[in-house]
Amino acid sequence: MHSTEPTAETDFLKLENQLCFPLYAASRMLTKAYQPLLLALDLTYPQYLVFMLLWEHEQLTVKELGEKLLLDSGTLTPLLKRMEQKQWVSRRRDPEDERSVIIGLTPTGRALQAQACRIPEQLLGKLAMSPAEISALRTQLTHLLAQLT
Amino acid sequence: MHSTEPTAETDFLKLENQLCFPLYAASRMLTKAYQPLLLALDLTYPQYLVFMLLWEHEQLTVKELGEKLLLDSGTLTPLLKRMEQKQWVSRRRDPEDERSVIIGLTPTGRALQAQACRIPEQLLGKLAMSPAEISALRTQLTHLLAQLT
DNA sequence: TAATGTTTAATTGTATACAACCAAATTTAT
DNA sequence: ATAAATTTGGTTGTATACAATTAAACATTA
Repeated sequence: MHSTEPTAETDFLKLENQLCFPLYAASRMLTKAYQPLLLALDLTYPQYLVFMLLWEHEQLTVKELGEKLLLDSGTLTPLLKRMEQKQWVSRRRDPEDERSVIIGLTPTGRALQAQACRIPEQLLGKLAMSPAEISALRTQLTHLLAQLT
Repeated sequence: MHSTEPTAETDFLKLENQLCFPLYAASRMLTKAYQPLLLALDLTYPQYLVFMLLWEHEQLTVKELGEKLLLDSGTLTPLLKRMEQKQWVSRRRDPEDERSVIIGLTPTGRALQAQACRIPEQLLGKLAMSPAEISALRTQLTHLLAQLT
């Protein structure tokens, strides 16, 4: 018997047998792989995620951004204030519902899309994985994410 | 033509077409799924990762922990100091090489393993995924991680 | 062996994450 | 209408992450 499956009780507590660690580490390393590409635009990775949503939707409330990114106001409020300071987005209360804050693109923020459009392909170039492999991994991660939300 | 593959230039900048976002979100949500289990032991998720390594190896230098977890001293030093304050680990210079700091388990830290040994199965119970699916995902993530390191 | 270079942690500063709490605006129930 | 409950962002405090810099210990070499 030379199984690679964990057998003893304590084997379940070994790092190498966890799902969580490669997920945690791969997420951080992939973010780090974006870093040199985003640095050229003075962007952080979570800010880039906000931009991807705003380039598509032009404006969204903080609540909508939070729902799509699974982030709460404790993270988004200071992040969006930094993006406002850089003149990339505007923050204003919704006149229809003063509780909501609408985040909109400024011309500067909109113009950043042209400089960012190469980032996805540049990043994929760093991964020696076929489109099919990447697509399969995305599908499985989306499935896992659905379990967790 | 009703392809689900991204076609237009801008489609590559949509959140839903990224690999990075489900990875980033699933990692955070999985960490959050651990939270109630770890709270009972007063542990954070990165501290739990350190413990998994120390339960297996009894003692490791900061450098070795950093290599295994892909974390640098800027993260580990304050984290390990907090673990030392809770009397879970000891921190001492290696007499053989005063540059290195050896992190060792205290009796309290060692005893924590008994209370943590149920965590992996409790967490897997939260995921409606078969062992084969989880194993496949771990394999793919490990492969991706290897590309990124 | 003295100067130079390398390794290892620690420190500093910035940016997330997120739980817990708070306040204002809105909605619901009476 | 008005008290109570809910929704929405903001704030506070703690804990990562990580780039950049520093300092001490060790290794190498001229």
